[in-house]
Amino acid sequence: MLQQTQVATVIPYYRRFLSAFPTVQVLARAPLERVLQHWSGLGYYRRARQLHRAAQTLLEKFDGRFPATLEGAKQLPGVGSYTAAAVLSIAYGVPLAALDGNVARVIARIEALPGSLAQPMFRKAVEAKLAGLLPGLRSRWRPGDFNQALMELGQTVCLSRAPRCPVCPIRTACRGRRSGNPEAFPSPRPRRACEESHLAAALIVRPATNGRRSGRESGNGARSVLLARGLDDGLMPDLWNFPSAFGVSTAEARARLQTKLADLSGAPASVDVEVARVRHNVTYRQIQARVYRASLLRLPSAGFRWLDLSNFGRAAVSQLARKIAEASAAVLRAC
DNA sequence: CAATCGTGGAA
DNA sequence: TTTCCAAGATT
Repeated sequence: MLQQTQVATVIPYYRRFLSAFPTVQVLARAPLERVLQHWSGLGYYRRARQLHRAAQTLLEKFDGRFPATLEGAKQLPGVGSYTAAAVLSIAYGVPLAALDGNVARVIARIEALPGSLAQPMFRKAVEAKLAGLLPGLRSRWRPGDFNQALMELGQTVCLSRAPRCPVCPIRTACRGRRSGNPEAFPSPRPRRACEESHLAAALIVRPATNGRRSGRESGNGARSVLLARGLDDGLMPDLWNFPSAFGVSTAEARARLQTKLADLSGAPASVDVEVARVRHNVTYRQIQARVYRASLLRLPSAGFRWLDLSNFGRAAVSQLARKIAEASAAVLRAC
């Protein structure tokens, strides 16, 4: 959970997750769907699938116990060099240095190393400097505490934009500070330019299943909407979303949505009036989603589900789906 | 290797 | 508001 996600954000998810899956066995045997429910909203959903598979791998190959070696740990899906070093050092006291964004910044400043973590050369240089600290790591400090101390120094003192050098315990040894411009280290990571993208989403309300209620919406507020797996273009493939399609224009997105609905149900579909707009960012995409009322001539045979608009809080859906659900609920109440 | 993945905190 | 980045891994 902590990969690329701030500790404060993770904590409530972590508590709920451990409450739902208190042991490796419970997690390994749980349906992926339930794991995703508890991950919903955290982002980087591949991590959830990987953690689930890692739990199964632990049972199958490691007797249910986290391996105590680097080679073993890295066999687990989702466990790379950082996570392996962090877990092994904290849990077992294995003297491995954990290199995350915070540590990279601290080292880059201490040594006044230019570059960014995206550059292999920079990473090598930082790893080399970190390795130089290993003697201290072995002899005097518990490796887990050493790693956490370095990460916390980055999180609380050696801040990326406004380093608090006056209160830094190692300020006298820092070349970045001596340079007078510690914020220059490391260099900002190059980022892909943002793109405005258009998304058309379908609001398909479940038709009444018995004749008595047809023609008059019952007053209990229960409104189920149709969801499909994944968003579009390979995004969030395991999560439920309103059927959606990207396009370079609003019109293209809408046309692609209609095609997608027809493919999904195997029959013609109609995309009707726009009922809401929602904005959402996913990595480099700045998504403007337009929500259209839509209907199907026939229900899909598989790959869909109904979900009541009041139940989006605990379902395996993305934040985008939650935003659309909220906007749609407001519209449907007004109908 | 370079691109990619979700969302939110904080200046 | 905008911008940067967060206890990175994978392909």
